[in-house]
Amino acid sequence: MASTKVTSLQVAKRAGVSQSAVSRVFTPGASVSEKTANKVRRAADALGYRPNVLARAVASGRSRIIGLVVAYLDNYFYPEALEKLSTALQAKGYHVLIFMASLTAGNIDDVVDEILDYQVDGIVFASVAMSSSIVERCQGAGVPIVLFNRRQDMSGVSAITSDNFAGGRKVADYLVGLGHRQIGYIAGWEGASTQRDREAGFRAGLKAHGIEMAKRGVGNFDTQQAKQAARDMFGPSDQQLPTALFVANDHMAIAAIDVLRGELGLAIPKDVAVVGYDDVPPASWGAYNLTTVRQRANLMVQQTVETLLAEISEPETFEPRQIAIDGPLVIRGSTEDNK
Amino acid sequence: MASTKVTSLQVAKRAGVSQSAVSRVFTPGASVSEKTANKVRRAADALGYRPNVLARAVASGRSRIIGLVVAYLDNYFYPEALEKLSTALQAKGYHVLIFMASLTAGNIDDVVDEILDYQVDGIVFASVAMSSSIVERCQGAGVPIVLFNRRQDMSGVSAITSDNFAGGRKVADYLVGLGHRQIGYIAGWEGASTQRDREAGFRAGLKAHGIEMAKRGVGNFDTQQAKQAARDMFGPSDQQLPTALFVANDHMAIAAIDVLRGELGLAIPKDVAVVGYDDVPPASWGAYNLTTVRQRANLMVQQTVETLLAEISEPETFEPRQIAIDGPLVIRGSTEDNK
DNA sequence: TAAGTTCTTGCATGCGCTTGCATTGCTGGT
DNA sequence: ACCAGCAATGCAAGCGCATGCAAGAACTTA
Repeated sequence: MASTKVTSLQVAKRAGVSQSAVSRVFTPGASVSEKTANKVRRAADALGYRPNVLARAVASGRSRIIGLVVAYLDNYFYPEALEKLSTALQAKGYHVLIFMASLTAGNIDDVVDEILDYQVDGIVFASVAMSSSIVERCQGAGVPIVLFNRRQDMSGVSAITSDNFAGGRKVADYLVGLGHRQIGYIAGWEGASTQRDREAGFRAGLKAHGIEMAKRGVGNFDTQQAKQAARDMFGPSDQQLPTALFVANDHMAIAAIDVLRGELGLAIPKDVAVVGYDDVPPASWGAYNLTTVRQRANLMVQQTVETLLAEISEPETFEPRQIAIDGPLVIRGSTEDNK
Repeated sequence: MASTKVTSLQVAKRAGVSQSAVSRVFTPGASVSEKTANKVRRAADALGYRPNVLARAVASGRSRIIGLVVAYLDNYFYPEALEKLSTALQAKGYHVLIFMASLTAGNIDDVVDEILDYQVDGIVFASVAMSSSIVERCQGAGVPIVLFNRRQDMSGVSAITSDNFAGGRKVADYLVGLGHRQIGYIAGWEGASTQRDREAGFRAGLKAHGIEMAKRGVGNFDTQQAKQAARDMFGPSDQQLPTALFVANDHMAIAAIDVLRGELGLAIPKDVAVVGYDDVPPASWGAYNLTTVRQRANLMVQQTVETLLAEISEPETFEPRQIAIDGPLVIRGSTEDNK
């Protein structure tokens, strides 16, 4: 069938119509009669014609490409989100151009330039520290952006997160409710709003019960650092050890559990109760069985897509949205023996 | 600076040169004098000009976009590969447009159409069952393709995999060497060459030692099915239970371990030794500590990129490559107590 | 049936860039 | 001092499609 590059002009000739007629047949909402539409479609099928998306993009100014900037995929919340996001956008006729900010780290600004070069219709920043210069650049280019799983105290930027403050608070309430009084916390990277909000909510929750955080370590969302933090917190000490530990995400919580159980010989939950955040798939694996706060990836993605497309279609009337989606505390065996 | 849409023409005017001169300055290898190049660059910086990649693509016929089709990301080998692939291509000036084939499953053909609409310069199929019609379509469109982690007995298609046959064989040698004689196997999806090759290698290895596979279950690379297969194989039975189990990938092996330990109360490796395939990050987590055959993602990605770019730059002289990369057996605690 | 509407359709232009070709200006060899 | 040879530039024609505009077709209404 299709040899190479069938153009709308060839289809037009075969169908005996003008090139613009062909264009209109493939443009939803354009004015064409059923009759010519059929002629055109027949000719198009015969030739194996499909519109050239890029040519269409330069002519119309809309590319139907969404840029996605993501820093890393080793927190398994992100592959999940990426998969859902891509699928959701595909269903709306958009596609995802992916940009890893990991190795280019630091100069995310360069990445943004590269994205804008592709005339994307919008950008999703996942797990990326934003700067106001980035926001300005995108706004200057008229490209809508939305932050995914990050919040920024910045006017005019939409952000979709889970309700991290509420989540942190739930963890505090729950652990205190179980009777724990000595509770440790392993923090994520301070630059991330997820870390800050989770900790703030957690502290607020403890405070409401008249309790202070017993110990605090920093894991920066990194496996190795989280392990070290766990060692420091639960290693040999003359102080009383915490009886419960809240870790800023599952990724680190799992690493911490490995240290507590594997290196320090502590029993979970008997000696230490552990709670994470995200509810990534491994959290429910039998060997970890981690109590955690669920991030509702489906909802978050749905809101992200909705927000982005709203701003794309009505840039004038659009009001930036800051949405925090509540997620349940999922109780598993890392905090309670379910015998 | 940049208000909206600075074009090469504006830059040309400001620099006092023709528009084509501007184009050439931003085209590596084009003929421009240092003098005008400087003038142009100055003007471009002042205006905040950046070439429109899409316009360039339609004019030149090369988009510098690579399509990536991936079926699922819940086997954690794929996020890792995706991250590396995207980074590697970024370094070469290409970018990745991602297409999830999961939900559109079955009609991958439609996905291919969508990809081709974007005038991609090449396509990577990861974990996707190919059909000859897909191959034909891409070849008809002159778009190079390479299969990642899948092999296809099909002429003219490049494929990068790990040496799954050799890997399967290594597992057999190893387990037999440990003294196991009753060995079970949980298979992946039969449509995947990875499954077939791993099993074939494994069987060949057993045979060389005069042993037959004791039991066989099917997990189809799916967690739930793998669990069921493990239950069926190791549940109450009047037959002798296998003392070792090889599972076609880590994803399923972990699920199997959860069943063996959590549901059936078997000790690993004492009662059953378990081996997986892939060496995904969770395989090395303390609670699983899974012996497995490593897939060398870095090498595989590197070869994939090299192959693809070679075919893009020299379509005439290019010879399809079928590369199988050897990977080591990584021995961990799921097969030997390291006391 | 004639005037007034609404739909269709083709024409022509333009989106922003690349690139073949022809022109110009230079360099160097003799 | 003269001409071959080449690098640098501009010109103009596209790449494949979208779209405003005006002309024509079809349909309404009285």
